Amino acid sequence: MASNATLKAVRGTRDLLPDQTPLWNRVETTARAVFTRYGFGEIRTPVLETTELFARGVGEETDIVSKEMFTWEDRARAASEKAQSLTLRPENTAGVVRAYIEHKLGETGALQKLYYIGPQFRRERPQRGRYRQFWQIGAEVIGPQSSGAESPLRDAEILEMLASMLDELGIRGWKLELNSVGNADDRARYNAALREALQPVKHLLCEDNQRRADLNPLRVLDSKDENDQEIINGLPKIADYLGEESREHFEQVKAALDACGVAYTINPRLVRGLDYYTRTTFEFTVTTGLGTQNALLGGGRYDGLSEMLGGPRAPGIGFAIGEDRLILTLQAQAEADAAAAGTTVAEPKLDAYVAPLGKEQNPAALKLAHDLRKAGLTVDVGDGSFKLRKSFDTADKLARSIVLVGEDEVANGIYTVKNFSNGEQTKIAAAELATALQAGA
RNA sequence: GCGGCUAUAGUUCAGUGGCAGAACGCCGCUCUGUGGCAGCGGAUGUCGUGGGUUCGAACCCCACUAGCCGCCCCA
Repeated sequence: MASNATLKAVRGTRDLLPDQTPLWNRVETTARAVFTRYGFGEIRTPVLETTELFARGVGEETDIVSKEMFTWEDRARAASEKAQSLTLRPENTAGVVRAYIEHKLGETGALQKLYYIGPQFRRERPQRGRYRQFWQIGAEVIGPQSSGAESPLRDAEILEMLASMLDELGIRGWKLELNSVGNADDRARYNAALREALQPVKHLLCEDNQRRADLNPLRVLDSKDENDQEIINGLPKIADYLGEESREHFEQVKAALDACGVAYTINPRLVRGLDYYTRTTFEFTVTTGLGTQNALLGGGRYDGLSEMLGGPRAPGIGFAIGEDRLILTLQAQAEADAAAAGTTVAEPKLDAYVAPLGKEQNPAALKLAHDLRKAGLTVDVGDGSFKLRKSFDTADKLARSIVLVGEDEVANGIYTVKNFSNGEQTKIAAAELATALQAGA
């Protein structure tokens, strides 16, 4: 390791600097507030899980599990019978359901409404809106059947909450796409029908789709290959293979959404890549700022997941928002708005900048800054070695007002304050300073 | 994982074989209690990394790394 090469963040990961984090915090604060209003509690699960959890939960054959996970053998244990394979979580639903089972949350009989905010890891080729460490804001509603976890009302509530959350965050022009992929039986019948329908036309499809036709026919449906669209459009629709139960469930989800005035479009080709999805699946997309990675969030029902992980029957529904993508969208919107208004995106300013006029005033300046901060103001303090010009320049960049701390000010406790937005200069006694600055002096 | 484009100052970028540049920003001075304007001056740097070709490479070639675009996939 005797290299002098500059150390860099690893591929697909990035640092979020202070010019970015206020937006992240605003998004997370808003999300938490909305979750709280809808009766969700926060859950924090480990970033590390056993590889088996994802193999069983997400599905061995999915792209995520078969080629995108960061997985390794636990070193200290590798040689013993305790050897285990560990994985950096590629998604959070499996972990939440594992915790649900492990802590026997179902035994309480109550419906569990859980949300999480945290990093996930997938070893994909990085691109705008696609990172190897990325953040998801997600939620799960899960419980025993007697808790009503299976009710279509839960599906509609989740979707209505998401619509409200996106609106509250200021995301404009989002679109909700909805589908039902049926229960396990429906899917089996549909898969068989798809295979049959694909057989005579398979040779006409592109290489990728030919592979899918054999491996996982459902995935042929969301192919973007232009030449194959005509054939794909002619394939059987999942809606025609839904059993009475699934169809009735989906109808009730739609009815509840209609009652809430949440707009959606049915996309019969919306299937999802994780094996655990059943019945309702959905995706929210946007057109601003994301290029081709236009899916802002996705989710669906997973009525069999708990059992796949060795737990009790516990139907559930959940979603994950791509926080990175949400942020990119908000930034793109803000930039577009600023460009339209002929301005730039403004950075927030401090309430005041305290400028000692000489080194002798440094202690008094820091004390004044302390008093103002204690009063709740956002304040920065300079240094007595700065020339007045530099103090003004720095103050103008950082703060709305400058407070001069010179010999006279320290002696008589009356401070000179200049407001940068209106250029007005006033003398304010120490006792009134905080209030005056707060009011915009 | 596949195909393509890109990598030069803090930032945005120009420079296509012959002294490393511009704008903005930064620092200093004009100007030691009133800045923002202006004038003058200054520092910007492993030209992504490593090799090769050449008298000579930021420039041409190869490899690597990273970002971006598309595919794949997904959030």
